Amino acid sequence: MKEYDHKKLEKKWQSIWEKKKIYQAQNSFKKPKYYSLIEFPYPSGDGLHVGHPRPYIGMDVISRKRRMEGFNVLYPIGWDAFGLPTENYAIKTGKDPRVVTKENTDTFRGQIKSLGISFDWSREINTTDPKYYKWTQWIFLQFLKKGLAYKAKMTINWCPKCKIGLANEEVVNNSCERCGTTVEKRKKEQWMLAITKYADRLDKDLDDVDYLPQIKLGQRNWIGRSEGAEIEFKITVKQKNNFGAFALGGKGQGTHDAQNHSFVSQSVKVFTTRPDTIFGVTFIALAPEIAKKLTGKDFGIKSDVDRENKQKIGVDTGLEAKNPANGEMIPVFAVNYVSAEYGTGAIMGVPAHDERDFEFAKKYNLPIKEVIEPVFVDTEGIDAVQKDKPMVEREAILAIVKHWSEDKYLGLKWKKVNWGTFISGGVEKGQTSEQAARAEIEEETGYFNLKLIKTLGRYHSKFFHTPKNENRFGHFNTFYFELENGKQNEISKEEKEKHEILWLSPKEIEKFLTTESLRYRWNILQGYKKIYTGRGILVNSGKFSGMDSEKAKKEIIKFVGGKEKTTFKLRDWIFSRQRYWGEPIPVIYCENCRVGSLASDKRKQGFRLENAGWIPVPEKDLPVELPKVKNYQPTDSGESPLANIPKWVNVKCPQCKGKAKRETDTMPNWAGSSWYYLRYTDDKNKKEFASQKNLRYWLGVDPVRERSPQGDRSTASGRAFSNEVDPVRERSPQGDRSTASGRAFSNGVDWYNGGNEHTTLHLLYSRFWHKFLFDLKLVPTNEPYMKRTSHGLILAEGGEKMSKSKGNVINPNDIVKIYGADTLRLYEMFMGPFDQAIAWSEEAIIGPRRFLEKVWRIGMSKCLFDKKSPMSKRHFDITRLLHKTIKKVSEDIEEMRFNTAISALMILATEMEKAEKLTPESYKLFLQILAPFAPHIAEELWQNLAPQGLAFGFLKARPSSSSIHSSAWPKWDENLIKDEEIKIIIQINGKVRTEIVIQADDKEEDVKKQALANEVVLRHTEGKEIKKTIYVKDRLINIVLSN
RNA sequence: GCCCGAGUGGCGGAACUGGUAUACGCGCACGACUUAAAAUCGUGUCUCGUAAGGGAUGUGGGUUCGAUUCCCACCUCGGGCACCA
Repeated sequence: MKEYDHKKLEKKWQSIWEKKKIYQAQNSFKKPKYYSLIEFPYPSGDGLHVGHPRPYIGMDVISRKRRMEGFNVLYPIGWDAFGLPTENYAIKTGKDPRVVTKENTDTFRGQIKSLGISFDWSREINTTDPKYYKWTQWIFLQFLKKGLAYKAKMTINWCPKCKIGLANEEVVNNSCERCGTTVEKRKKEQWMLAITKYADRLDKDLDDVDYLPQIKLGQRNWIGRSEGAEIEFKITVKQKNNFGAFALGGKGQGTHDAQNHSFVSQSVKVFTTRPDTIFGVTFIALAPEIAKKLTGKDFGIKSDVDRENKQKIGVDTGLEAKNPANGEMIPVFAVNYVSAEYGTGAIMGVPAHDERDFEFAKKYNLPIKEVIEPVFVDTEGIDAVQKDKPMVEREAILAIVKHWSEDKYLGLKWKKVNWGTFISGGVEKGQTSEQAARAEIEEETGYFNLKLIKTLGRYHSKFFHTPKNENRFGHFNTFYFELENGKQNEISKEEKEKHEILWLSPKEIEKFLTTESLRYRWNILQGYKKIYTGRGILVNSGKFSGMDSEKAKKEIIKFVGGKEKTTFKLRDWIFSRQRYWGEPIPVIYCENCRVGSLASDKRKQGFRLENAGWIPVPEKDLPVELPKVKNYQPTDSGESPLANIPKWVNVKCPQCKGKAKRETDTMPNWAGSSWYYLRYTDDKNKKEFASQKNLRYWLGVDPVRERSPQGDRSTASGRAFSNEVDPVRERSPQGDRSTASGRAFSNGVDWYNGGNEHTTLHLLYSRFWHKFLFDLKLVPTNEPYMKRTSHGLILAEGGEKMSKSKGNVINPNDIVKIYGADTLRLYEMFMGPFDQAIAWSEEAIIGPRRFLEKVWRIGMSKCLFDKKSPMSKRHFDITRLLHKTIKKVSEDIEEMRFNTAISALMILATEMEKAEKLTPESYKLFLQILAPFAPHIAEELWQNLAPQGLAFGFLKARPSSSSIHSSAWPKWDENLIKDEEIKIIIQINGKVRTEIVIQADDKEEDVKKQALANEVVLRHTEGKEIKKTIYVKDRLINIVLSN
């Protein structure tokens, strides 16, 4: 028997595949397309470790399956090669980053190629290639033209030791990642991209894409949409204050420049999401910067809160604000817990209904005014409000009654309904609530020597009253009584039938209570300090009292003359880096030609950048190439090292031909990766970043519906064997998407898999660019990616992250050498759920290897079955199992459940080996579903089948040209999957006792009869009454006995 | 503090929308083949019990004929955010 020589075989097929170009996406556009994408790697100096290929293999399995399903698949790869590690390496060694990048990509390419991933290497791109970044710069110019790129003074992180501006990701624990020095904040002119202009769409359009829920959530949290209102509060200087009189900013004193105009009107705007609580405002809190603008005074507070010390502090500004809702005058504080960057930098303090305001008010003894009474709505269980039943409002009471000598409380356990409550009831006409409570207690429990200790406020509850068969909207006043003694009257029969009276300890109470509203009241009694921040009914709110808080929001905004406003957490994107190894920002500064200006001072003293306006580099001059430099260290002033090259910096102004200087900032690492998937569709294009024709095809706007002509497929005859697959029909119905949302058609890359670390920033940035290009009609879809999934990290054996510095990196090449690429691929897919982090295990890898050896042995020895021999039962079982496996593998791949797919393949292989005879036909189907996981061995064995294949007609005359990877994906036969005999589990009182075998078409009655006649069942049921039996088709029978 | 995810054999992990908990793989033990070893194949492998049967899916409750799965409270680990009004 020929040995399984993975080295020889893998090399052989890799070179044949490459020669035949079977993984190259076809530009003929005749077949339906499939675009699968992985995040292109950053070619670090560490080389590839075994974690990198996990997503590549996962998407490779999917891509290979799609090819076999008849799609024209684009599965590309490239290099995201700009960035800090390479630059830092260059600083350290003086090596040209271009050279370093070349070396690294060569290493990576070699490593990846040895894994047999079906990437289309003919479209390889590199973000550091001027032919590529020409278009990155070009897109930036479009942003500039549309006014979405602008300059602003921004605070950046500055390392005083390295004299360098740091990216956020270089700041670890407020210190420089490299030298550990505490970073400072510095103001610096920065290029910005106005991503906030797209915040609304970036949030809403998530409805239209198929991302994993947690990814959508991550995006939504990052964007941080919040709907509220801006409300203006008039301000005056308090008559008596501790700071002496001062005028408001801009008025009279002339010390404040007129640009701080928004506060000249002597009012302050607050942003709030709870305008409904405005009657509960007891102070105004300002961000320190806003307070300073308003008064001209520095209150010695920073809003940049120290993370260690989260104490809220504030200083009275000496101002007074007028609540527009009720005219009350309230103090104005400068506080550290309000940020000037969010909303308006000013908030209305409502301590009764906001945790932070509450904390602040407690500390500074400010009044707390309750304006919302909680409303609880039961939405689950038997108390759930039933929409079709009437809602009856009742004035009611709730009473908590304590035992006269023990720490126990009265509870009512309802007999007909599953309720555990305190004493509650309605208030009759002419009764006060307290009277009603006393009467109710006596009536229901007989106790009457009550002492009212305190009232616990009022709450409201909507629930379904099962005994009365109606919805209730109860308004409960809550009382706490203690009994003086245990004297008790007789309780009426009716009451006795309704419920049981229990004395419960505090611990028991918590389990006993059945609704949230009751628990809430109990917690109040326990001195629960949390305030109520939920929805409710307004009180102490003038004419709005009694109104639902949600409803009141809009009306109150109107009433106080506020404005509805949606705010986002998302900030504009700081797009400048004072670095060398990035795309130069294509802008020139000229004193004369002011397209965009950043100068406020118009004096001219020679050429000074800060006096100059900027003009975009003309498109014909792109790319602005990175010049070679000697030193990669940023300048002392924190500018990019590019600033040290006068030859490059000094240019002629493209407009006036006068003296001009280049922008020396470069783009962040995110730039090139924001649009790379577009370039793959047309990577050689010199005139456009990609042609409309290619974009339309690959982003699926012009779907091809006809199937390819026969000649296109090398194993066209394979179809005669397995059922026809119609890829177009299998896809999600495209029409639905566009009509459902009413928004622009959402389509794009079919499936994008990447790391969890990129599900917020990278994904958001590239969605932003894409939408921008869509608005310019440069891309045909509104969203770049239709579907997004994530993979988990592979950790080192100890569970730590793999890194060169820790010395725990496992190089896939070593594994490939020992076990082969197929084994590595199989193991990485088998080791655990694809989306979960998992530790590498050198021990376990032998399992997949043994499996492949088994597959090999079967292929070498068993495929000599004579088609004329009668089918044995065993063979029939194999066929059934085979079809079940085809189904499972097909479905599991779609859900990325690769581990269970492989487990099914293993089970099938074991059975196949055990079988005495096996048709080449069965084996062929097995190889086909194995092929996406282990492409080399599958191909080799497939080719080995050629003689049988010819005889059986599933291979064409020239077998060497018919790769298994171009064959048609097998389809399972539903009829062959159905079992004739089914095992039924018999449970007695929910415990498994035995099992019986029934015929697939047996009726429920027959099955029950069989079950009851069973020996084991008889033993258990003897002398007992059968209460009921539960039959779950094809699964089990549960016989319930009475005791 | 908040949000998200996860806790199942010696280990990695299975279990579809509530229906035989521990598939598959690793490891381990025994057996076959072998002069022997490796490889391979076979059998066994949650736990207590001779058995009948009982007990186990982080802990404690609940709902249900039936719960790894649903609900409530809590504990541990991993990831993200950090006063977002």
